[in-house]
Amino acid sequence: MMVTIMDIDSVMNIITQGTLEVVTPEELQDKLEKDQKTAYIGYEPSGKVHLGHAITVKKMIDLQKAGFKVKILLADLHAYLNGKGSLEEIKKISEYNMECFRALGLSEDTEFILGSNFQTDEDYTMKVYELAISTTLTRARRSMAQITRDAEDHQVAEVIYPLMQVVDMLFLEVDLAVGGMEQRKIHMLARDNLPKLGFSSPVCIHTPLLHGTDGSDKMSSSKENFIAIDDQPKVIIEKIKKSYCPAGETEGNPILEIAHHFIFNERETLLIQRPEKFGGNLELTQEELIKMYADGDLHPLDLKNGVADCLVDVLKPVRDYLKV
RNA sequence: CCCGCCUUAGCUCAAUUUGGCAGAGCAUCGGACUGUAGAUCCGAGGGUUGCUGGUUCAAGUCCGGCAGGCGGGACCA
Repeated sequence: MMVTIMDIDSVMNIITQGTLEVVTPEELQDKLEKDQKTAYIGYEPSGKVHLGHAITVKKMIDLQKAGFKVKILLADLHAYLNGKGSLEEIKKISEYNMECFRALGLSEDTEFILGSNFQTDEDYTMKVYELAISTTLTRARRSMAQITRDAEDHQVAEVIYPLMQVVDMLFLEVDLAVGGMEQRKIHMLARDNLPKLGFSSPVCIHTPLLHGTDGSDKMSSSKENFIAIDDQPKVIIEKIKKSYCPAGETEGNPILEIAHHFIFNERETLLIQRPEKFGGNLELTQEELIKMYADGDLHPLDLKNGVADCLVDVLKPVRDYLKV
């Protein structure tokens, strides 16, 4: 008995770690007791899979460790509705995306599902219509505020999108939905409405958004402010060197965020090679690094050099897997 | 379906009145300055003027057609 409780605690810890919120922890705990439990995330196929995506993929890996079956929706129809191109083009890059996600370390039994394979079924469509009746326009639009590509010339597609995402959860029979914080409003819509369709609400887990290398709020494939998981070493170094990185500033600093999410999650320390005249090499824990940087004792360029070298190393398995 | 207005650089818009070499700001790229980036200066690149036909020596500008957007009207057994 004691052992079981301990286990649940450590599993809860793995799942919760690095997230901004779990809605709700109590429900998650209940889910953990199920034998078969499914976690899901959907991605619009994208020309480049970047570090922002990787944060959520790593959370899916955590969930696999915690005993969840993971389903990844390659949301080609959603991308289509969001004006990302022709369905053919989108399907093509979804193949590449699948390889990228695998390269990040998801286990073999990860299930990849192409949205268009089931999202035009009659049953599915009827559920979308049903949901359309009980959802107000303003709420549907509001849920898309951080997802839609262009704020002007709104298409009807924009409000179909969140309805479909809700029905996806029903059809994929998910216990848990994962997404970046921008997905929050759609997830809340799902939690409110799925019971009306006779399905229980999924637990929702939201991860932080990674700042763009330009310092803007969100790393995004449509802006040139991302580092792709399969970027060449010299590209990674170049992009980090060009990144926004104010001295002494630890909030919203993309370089420190990258270190946090992709270096200190799997290593105790970061080696910073520094010319003798600036004080020589350092090997720092995250805590030491942040204190030193905040105090102005670590120059941004040294930070960048250290993080760039290490990130190149961290992403090597991804490049090897993808043979790039 | 009808009427009106709009469409110019990646973005926001000038230039239309009176036809005469298509411009600015922002963004991008490069240089300077900082032991990073940013900020700030300096410089550069960037265009099928929605598409198409016509008038003219000459069309972003005038006329016709088409497409897209916005607003209104009409229809509503």
